[in-house]
Amino acid sequence: MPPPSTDSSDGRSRAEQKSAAILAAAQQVFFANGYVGASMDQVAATARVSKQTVYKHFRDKEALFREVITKVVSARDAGIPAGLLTTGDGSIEDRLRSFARHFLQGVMQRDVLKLRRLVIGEAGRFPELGQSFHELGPSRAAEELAVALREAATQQGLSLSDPVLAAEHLLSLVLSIPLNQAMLLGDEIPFTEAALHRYADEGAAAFLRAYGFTS
Amino acid sequence: MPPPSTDSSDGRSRAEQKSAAILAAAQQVFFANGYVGASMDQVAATARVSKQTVYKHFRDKEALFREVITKVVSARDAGIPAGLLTTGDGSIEDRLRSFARHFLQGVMQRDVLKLRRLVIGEAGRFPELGQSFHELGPSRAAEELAVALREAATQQGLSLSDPVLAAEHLLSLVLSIPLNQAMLLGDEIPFTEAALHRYADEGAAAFLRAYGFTS
DNA sequence: TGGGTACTAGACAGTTCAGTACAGTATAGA
DNA sequence: TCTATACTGTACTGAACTGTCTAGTACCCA
Repeated sequence: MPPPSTDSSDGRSRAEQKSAAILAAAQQVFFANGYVGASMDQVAATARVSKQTVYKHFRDKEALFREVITKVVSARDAGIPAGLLTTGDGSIEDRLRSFARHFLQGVMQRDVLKLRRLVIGEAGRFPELGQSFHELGPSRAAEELAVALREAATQQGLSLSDPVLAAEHLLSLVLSIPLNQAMLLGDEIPFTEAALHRYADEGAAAFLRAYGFTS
Repeated sequence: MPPPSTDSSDGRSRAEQKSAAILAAAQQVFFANGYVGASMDQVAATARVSKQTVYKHFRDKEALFREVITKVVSARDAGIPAGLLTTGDGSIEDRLRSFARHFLQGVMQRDVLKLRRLVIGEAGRFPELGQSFHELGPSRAAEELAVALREAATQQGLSLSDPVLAAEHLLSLVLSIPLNQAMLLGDEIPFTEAALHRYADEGAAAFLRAYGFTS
């Protein structure tokens, strides 16, 4: 019988603690050096664990990389509520602007940017990771946002012929300028909070004009 | 005296021919395998040249990579004429739509996508390459387009408070949906020409509505 | 206290690769 | 024809890295 040892001091078995430590270390090392640039010795050292233990928990480097990425990708929760634009205080402009600011800030997190760059760079070697990223990130966000947009349109007596496209247009207007810059210009984020707010506000405003929303 | 040997059969010296062959081979190999995945032996073999010759022409792998990328980046010519939207046949809608289609098709070229992914993936190791790419690509396109937009706005009796931002919004609306998908989902371009045209047309139309252009 | 398991530390084999060395061949100009 | 130079082909060095192996230690449960 293996010792599941349901808890030691913090409610996780020793194996779970090691596993988590390795994953955290691997995330750090992969994010900093890329897939090929990272070494398993480095991961083990960072996790303060022997190399043998790393291989006990993860079959090989590829498996470890896949687990790191899918874990981080799944942990990100877009979570756009359907009633986002139709409930709460303020005009629809206000609500949309506040959503845009919040969402942009989420996407421009340093770690999220690193993840995105890593996934893009390894899209050749690990195509299925790019696909998960897209499905759980941009694609899902657009779909959830589309629901909220249709609701808001109905409330205003408008109808959107293609709510998903509208949602993608909104996300494009808000995100794509700073995001593309960040992809190409490395991590030393040259964005002040004020600059990000401006992108969010201007993007949201342009969207409202394009899709005929007025309060 | 080194033999410059101004021409042999095609007007280029032997050295120039070798150099060009190596650069072309390196581009192919780097694009296919990434920076770390590419080997100098592979480059030499592809160029049908001895490894020694590669090192005669380029100090090391980094230098070769830099030359390949800057060469390809500089060769791309956005070239957006200032009178783009104000001269020629058709309404401004037509001209903008046709520009959008043309530009999108240019950016979605297989090689351009590969270059972009490569530069993004190596942005950590070669930050100055990302910077060049951005300056000569997106940034320059937005600035040139801004001039054309301001002219078109004036012609219509409008005024744009921030023409560069308007240009970036236009480019975002047209490009960012398929471009982001392509970045994440690998090269097996899942885009028909019709699909690209639709993104271009819908993006251009949304832009016209947002910025109050009407013919 | 005893037995089984996870873990540590380090050595190790096997491979890959950047960059160099070298001996010999082709080429172009005088 | 002679000479300087570029080029070829191959072997080599040194370093890094993945994944395995081994011998011994720490931990957990009965």
